Amino acid sequence: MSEFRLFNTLTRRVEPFQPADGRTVRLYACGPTVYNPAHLGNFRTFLFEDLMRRAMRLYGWDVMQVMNLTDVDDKIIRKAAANGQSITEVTEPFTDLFHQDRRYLRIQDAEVYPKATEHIPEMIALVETLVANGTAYVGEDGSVYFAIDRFADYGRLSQLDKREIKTGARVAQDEYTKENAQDFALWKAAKPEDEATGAAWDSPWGRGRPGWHLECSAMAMKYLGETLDLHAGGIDLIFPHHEDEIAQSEAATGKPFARCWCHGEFLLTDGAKMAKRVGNVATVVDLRAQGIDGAVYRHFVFNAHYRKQLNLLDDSLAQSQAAVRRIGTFARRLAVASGGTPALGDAAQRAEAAFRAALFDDLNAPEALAALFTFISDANRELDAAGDDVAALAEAQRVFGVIDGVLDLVPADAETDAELAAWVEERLGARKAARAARDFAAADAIRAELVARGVTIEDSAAGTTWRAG
RNA sequence: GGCGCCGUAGCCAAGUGGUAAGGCACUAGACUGCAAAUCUGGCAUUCGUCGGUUCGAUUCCGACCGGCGCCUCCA
Repeated sequence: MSEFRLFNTLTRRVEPFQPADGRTVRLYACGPTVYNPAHLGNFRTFLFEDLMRRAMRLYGWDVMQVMNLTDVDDKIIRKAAANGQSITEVTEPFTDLFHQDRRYLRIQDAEVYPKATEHIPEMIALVETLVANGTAYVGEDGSVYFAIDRFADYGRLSQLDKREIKTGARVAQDEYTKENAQDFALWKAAKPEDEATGAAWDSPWGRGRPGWHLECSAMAMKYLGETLDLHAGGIDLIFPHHEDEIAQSEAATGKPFARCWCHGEFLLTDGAKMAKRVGNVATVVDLRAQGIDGAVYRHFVFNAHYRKQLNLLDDSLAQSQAAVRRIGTFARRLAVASGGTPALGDAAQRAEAAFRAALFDDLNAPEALAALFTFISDANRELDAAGDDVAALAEAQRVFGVIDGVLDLVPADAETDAELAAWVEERLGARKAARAARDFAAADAIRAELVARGVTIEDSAAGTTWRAG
C-alpha cells in the first residue's frame, strides 16, 4: 500500500505520516468557541478534519480524535456580562447547536469533546510547572505569563524569525502587566465581570481564568499524551495560537508537542474571508433553511484541496447540488441492480486504487472525487449493458461503499410532507390513466403541474418515480 | 512594511519538465409518445503577462500585473 502523506506546517513540505505506535493516530483538532453559531468557514476546517480522520481509518489506523470546546474566553464573558448571564448560559445552547450542525454535515463524532471549564485543575497544574521551571512568571496583578525569550524554539512553526512586526501593529495593548510585549497570558487575573459571569476560579495566584492557548495544551496532553501524532486546525491558528501551544507544552515537558501540524485554508465569500466582522457569514442553519443537503456542502468543500482558499460564490452550491444528485442517482441504481459485467468489476478496482492513491497523497479530495465520477461513468455504461455477473456487481457495490464511506456524498431522500406526496400520487395516477389512453396532451399537462411545484418525474419500465427538486 | 498563498476552459477545480483529471453549464446524437435518468460524441494547440534556463515549460528561475490571507479577535 502506498504511504500516507501529509503536508506538515513545521517543515512546509509534504512528508510521510504515520502514528508513533503504528496503530492509533492521536489527533487533536481545535474546535469552536461556543458563543455564537459556527459559520461555514469554520465548518470547512472541521470537514477537512473529518476527511482526514475517515481517510486514516480507511488506511487501516484507528483514530483517537480530541476536539476541544472553548467555553470560557473574552468574547463569551463579554456576551454573558452584556446579557446578565453566566458563561454557561451562553455556551450551552451554542454547544448543542454545534453538534446539530456538524451532524447535518455528517461530520463524524470525535472520541472526546473536552470543555475548557471542566479542565481547570489540569491547566493550573501546567502553569505551575512552567512557573516552577522559570519559563513563566507571575505579574503584579496575579496574572501569569509565558516568557517567550526563555523558550529558544519560539516562532519555529510560524517562521517568526523571517518576519518583521508591522509598524504600529497591535502590540502591547494588553491591559495586563507583562515583562515583554509579546509574552502571552497563561492565566488571567479575575476581573469583576469574570466573577459576575462565573468565569473565575481559585488558583495559586489568586482568582482568575485560563488564557486562550492553555486549554489546548492541557487537554491535548491529558487525553493524547505529551506528544501528539497530529495537530490540526485553521491556517489562522498557526500564529499565535499554535505557536504558543508549542511553547507552553514543550517548555513543560521537554518533549515535542506534536509530530505533525496540518492547517486548512480559508473559505472566502465573494472573494473575502468569511468572518463575522466582514459580515459575510453563512451558517448551517442557512443551509437547512434553503433545503440544501449536508452532502452538497461536503461536495463543495471536497471539490477543492484543503490547502487552497475556496471561494463560496452564488452558484457554487447549485453546482455541487447537481453533482451530488448524480451520485445519489447512481447509488440507488447500483443498489437495486441485479448483475453487472466483468468490465464493471475492473472499473471498480481501478476506481478504488485511484481513490486511495489520491486520498493518501495529502488528502487530495478533488482527485478522489474525480476517481468517483470516472467510476460512475464507467459503471453506468456497464450497468446499461445489463450483464449477469453477480460477483462484479458485488465488487462495484463494495467499492462504492468504500468511497462513500469517506466522502459521504449521497444526498438523503428529501423528506417530503405527506400532503405533497398524496397530491403527487393522485396526479401520477391520473397521468398513468391518460397515458394508457394515449392522451399525451393530458399526460403532459399533468407533468407541467408537477414541475410547477418542483416535482421531477421519471418513467421507466418499472413504473414512474418522482422526486422533489 | 514583513511573511505566505493563488491566477488552468462560461463557472468550480486537479495535475505534470514532454505537450492539460473530474464536476457544473452548454451542445449534437441514442433511448423515450414527449420528458427525466442514462449512454455516445463535442466543448482550453492551451494553463495571468513578459523574459530566462532547457532538446522541450503550463510545470523550474526572474520581473511585472491581478486577487487573497497572516503579522496576537480569528477555522
